[in-house]
Amino acid sequence: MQIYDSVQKKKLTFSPIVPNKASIYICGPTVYDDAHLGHARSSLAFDLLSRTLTSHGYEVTLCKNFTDIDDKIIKKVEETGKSMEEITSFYIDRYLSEMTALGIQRANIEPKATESLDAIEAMIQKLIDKDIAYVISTGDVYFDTSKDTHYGNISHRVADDEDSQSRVEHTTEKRNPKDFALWKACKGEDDICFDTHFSRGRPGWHIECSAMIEKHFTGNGEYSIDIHGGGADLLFPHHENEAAQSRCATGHELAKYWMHNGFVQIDGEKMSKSLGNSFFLKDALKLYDGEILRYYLNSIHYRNDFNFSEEELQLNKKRLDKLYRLKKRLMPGKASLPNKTFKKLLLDDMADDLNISMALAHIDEMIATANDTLDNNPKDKGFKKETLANIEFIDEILGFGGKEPFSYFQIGVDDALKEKVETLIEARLEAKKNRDFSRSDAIREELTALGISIMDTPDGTLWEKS
RNA sequence: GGAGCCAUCGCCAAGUUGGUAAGGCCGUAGAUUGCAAAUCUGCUAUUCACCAGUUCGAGUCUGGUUGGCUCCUCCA
Repeated sequence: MQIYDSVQKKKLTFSPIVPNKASIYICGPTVYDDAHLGHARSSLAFDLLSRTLTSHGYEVTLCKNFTDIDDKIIKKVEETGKSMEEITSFYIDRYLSEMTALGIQRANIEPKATESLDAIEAMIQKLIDKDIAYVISTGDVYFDTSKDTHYGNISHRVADDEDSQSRVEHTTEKRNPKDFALWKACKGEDDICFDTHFSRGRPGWHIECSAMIEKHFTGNGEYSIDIHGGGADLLFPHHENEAAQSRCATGHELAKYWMHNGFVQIDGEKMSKSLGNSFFLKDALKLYDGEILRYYLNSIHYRNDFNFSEEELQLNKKRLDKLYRLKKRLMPGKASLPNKTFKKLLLDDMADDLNISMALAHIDEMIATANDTLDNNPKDKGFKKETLANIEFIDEILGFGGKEPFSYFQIGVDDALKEKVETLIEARLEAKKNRDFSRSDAIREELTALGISIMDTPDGTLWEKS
């Protein structure tokens, strides 16, 4: 298994801390608003990683956090008058249900910042005790970046005089311009804050992840976890700071491998809330089935930027349709075992830093070969069972193709339409039987107008929503 | 201004350690079909933004040019 490490900037052979086990930590969302396609892509990328490792026989422990203490959340509390808990639990629930719609498997551990305050406080205290962190007069706690000789190793950022951590929040008490806040003391009476030995306040963003990792993973004395993942925008400062905190607090490195996914772009620009060009998942899921979105968003390599377009999505649906048309031909039936060669191809493709394009190409070839075999020998039961097993394996490792094929082609069709379609098809069959082709063609046109396409097979007429 | 990523057929997109360009869509010819649709088969980049270099050999390495994107502020 080869994965690309974004710190060393090359593919490395995955060699976990504990043989046959993989520990992964993914930076999850800050829950103050709806998730957009960018969040989906990141989740999808690491879902693919987790599934791939599992398929290769690793026992995967996936941890994905929720940042539920944050300035933006507090702002939302002030704006809406709702409680912080109300807001965060609403967005967490929505996030989880949207991710489920995309076929993303739940993480084994889903910690929240509010539930990790003990670990956060302990880590900050440790850093203060070592004089790596310091408390200023306001009660804010800062990390002294000059104490960490490896600071900059993650993002390869060279030291400069500019205050890269905070252009807005200047304080003269910082020892170095690059120092960043571990803890922000509360300022007003109504602030949302928590008591600690050093001050009453709330955690900075970076420390949350470091503390949660230390809380949930033991590591091996050299690293805490195998893989740390997240969006490419988190490389600096978030992951740089996480790495520094953990290194200084624990004496060992945070993660053995770092993986970062590319962005979703709209018209060539990064999709982000601050740019206001977000395509929210809740809206996308109203328009398209989750499985198609999954297929499309995962169709290009996770490290590349992804330019979203509805036309491309439709083209990808066509490609997925082919898999389901083949599946229709295999029904009803029971899966046996997947073809060994095919299974190995997919495993090898994905073992190469998740080369999904190669895997999809191999799937297309499998589909064509299978259709050809079935054209020549429609009754080959053993082959049908094996092919069905191939599709089950695709679903296992890539997370699509698992639906019942007839219902796949009827997504969005209500019972009334379904009944109408079936009546029309029967009438058309009757007309065909009487060789009344002008009538049967007229019925076909009527169906087309309803958005239904039909196909005659030896076993009868099948229909799909086009 | 500093750091980095990317540039492959009309469109999307792969290309292990340099060895002679996957796959999908579209198009096209055919098989099949009452006609379609679906399915299958054939064809569809002597060429990888541009220029120079290293090499027996480069899309793949080096240097430069142009264009696009990202990070340096919250961000998946």
